[in-house]
Amino acid sequence: MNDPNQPIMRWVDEFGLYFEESGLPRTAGRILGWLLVANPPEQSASDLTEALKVSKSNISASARMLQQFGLIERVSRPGDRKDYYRMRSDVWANAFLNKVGQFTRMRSLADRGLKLLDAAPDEDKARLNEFREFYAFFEKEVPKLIEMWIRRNEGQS
Amino acid sequence: MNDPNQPIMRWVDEFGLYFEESGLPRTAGRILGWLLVANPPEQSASDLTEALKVSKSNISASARMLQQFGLIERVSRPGDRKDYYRMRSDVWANAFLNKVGQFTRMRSLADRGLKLLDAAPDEDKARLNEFREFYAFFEKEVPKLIEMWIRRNEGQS
DNA sequence: CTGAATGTTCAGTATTGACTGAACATTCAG
DNA sequence: CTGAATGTTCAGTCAATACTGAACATTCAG
Repeated sequence: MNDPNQPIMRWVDEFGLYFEESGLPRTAGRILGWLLVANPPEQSASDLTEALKVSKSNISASARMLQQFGLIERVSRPGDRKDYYRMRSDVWANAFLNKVGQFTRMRSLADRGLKLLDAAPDEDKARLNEFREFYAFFEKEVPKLIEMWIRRNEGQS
Repeated sequence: MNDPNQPIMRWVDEFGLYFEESGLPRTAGRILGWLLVANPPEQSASDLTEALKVSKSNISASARMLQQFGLIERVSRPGDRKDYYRMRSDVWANAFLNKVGQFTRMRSLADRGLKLLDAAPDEDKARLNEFREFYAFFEKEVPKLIEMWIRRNEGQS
């Protein structure tokens, strides 16, 4: 059970590293990676501690974080005291909708900046204005992309 | 010179905070924010230390990082020992092309994972496969968006 | 009721990494 | 040559935070 899984676990670790680069704790990334390939897709907290070799407390905190980000969900089975975690079916669309929220924040940050520069000559405002336009553009277009992808995948599962 | 700039500097700080959330050091974000609104658009290292109240060494390191990310560039003026920094004209397109590189890395990480799951039944590979497809989709579509934006802005500056 | 199984909270540890200040080049003016 | 101005490198400090282990609930089986 251990040997054949080893390359998989290394892959999961790498997955964790990637997510660490984008600011999330590594354990959260590893959980996500593991839930991406684990069999069965539902894994209990103790399954996770065993597979990923991290403490219960860490699993508890990281799983809650992933839940709050809308990336995983808890499932409870009748007659089973354990809780199970699994990826949400719409994980990636969700994750990217989050990104769109960041675009919105950036765009409105730019708006506030432009207000502060109100009295300044136009050529001084040009840079900030381009910044604003850029984020506004992606704020508008990326949801369309997500929509496209969802529609493209509708008939499949 | 100090009082009227104060709200601007608070804005710059906030800009730094936003960039900190995406994993960059705060000082780098503040430099970028400042170069976005500063007058003139070219700022020397000592201008930056004075405006942002951070050490020379910090400016030196952070500016180099921003340079490597392709976000700012150095300008030297004949007869002036100082170097000046300014934003690159294609900052945002550049920053997002960077993001596309991350999509590529993710997609190829998924490819490697799929290879490891080669022997597994299809329904086990489904999650990872969807992950792969998602990133492949954005890897392909986001450059088109960037292209669109560049073309849309061509006639303006 | 007792104790095992599950899960959360919290204090303490350890690591990472951003930032400062000083020492070290380099270039140029006088 | 001397010294001021500019910039880089490096060692040390400090803060943030991910993670562990223990203590603390809660639930249920026997």
